[in-house]
Amino acid sequence: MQIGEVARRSGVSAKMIRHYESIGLIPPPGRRDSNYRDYGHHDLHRLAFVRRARDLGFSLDEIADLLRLWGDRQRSSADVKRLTESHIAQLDAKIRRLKEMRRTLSHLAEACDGDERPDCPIIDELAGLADGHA
Amino acid sequence: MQIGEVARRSGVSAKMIRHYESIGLIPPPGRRDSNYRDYGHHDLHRLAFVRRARDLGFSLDEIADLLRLWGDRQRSSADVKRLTESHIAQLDAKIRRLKEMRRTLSHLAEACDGDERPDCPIIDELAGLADGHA
DNA sequence: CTAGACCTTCCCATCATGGTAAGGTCAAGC
DNA sequence: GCTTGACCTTACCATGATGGGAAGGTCTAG
Repeated sequence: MQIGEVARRSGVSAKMIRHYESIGLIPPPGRRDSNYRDYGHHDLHRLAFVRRARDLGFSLDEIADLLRLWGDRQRSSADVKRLTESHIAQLDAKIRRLKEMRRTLSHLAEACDGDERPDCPIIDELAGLADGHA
Repeated sequence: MQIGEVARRSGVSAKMIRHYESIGLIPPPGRRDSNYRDYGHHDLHRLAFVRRARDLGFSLDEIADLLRLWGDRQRSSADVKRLTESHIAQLDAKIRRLKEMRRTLSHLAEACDGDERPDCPIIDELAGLADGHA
């Protein structure tokens, strides 16, 4: 299989497949006489795995760990679960930060008339003129 | 004021202040004979503004807009509100994506025994062996 | 034999931030 | 006056994940 077909079937762009190879996330495939990369079903499967992990927000470092665990028949599901829960904790932290921003912003936006006059509590807050929306 | 003091007082690192100057987000300050940047209160104020906007998750492009609006006595609060609500919408989209990941992951993690055995629905899902957790 | 669809490597860009190196400036203390 | 140390300067490189594009090689169908 050429890289284009694997890309289409795995959902990982050819660009990224080459990149993943260059950083050692996936092994270099064989080459044809033309020097074109030649992939098999196993490679396709691995790339689809990577794709799904990316979709769940795992970093490439975490995905490297997941790939090792996937191929390790001696793995304990505890290891996988630990990695996953650590990732969930990171997501939670990120969600919390974003929600806090959102909360502040929506309060400010509510207090803003949104008309043609310049007066605006949003600008005031950013300018450090916060009045505690009292 | 030297850059170090402005950095301390605005909460924006000296590194970032120079960077913001280089991309035109803030105007180049005057220079002393020593070629050191020389800031005034207005600069400090502006940088604190930038800092607060960053803390609320605005991108530097959006902050450039906010700075223009801040300095524009002809602004309408509607413009500020529009910008803010667009940013809130971006935050919401991001939060939604993260929550969806979190939801999937926590279901998988719940279904994972987390013991010394290798069997693991998390790995199965990533490997494309999803069984709809039935 | 050519068109065009595919592949190759290489470099650059994004976004916001940090690190480090090599060097200039300045104030305080001896 | 000289040293020390804190500060400043510019310049380059790195992050993380991805994309764009150039310049060129390969293959297949007409």
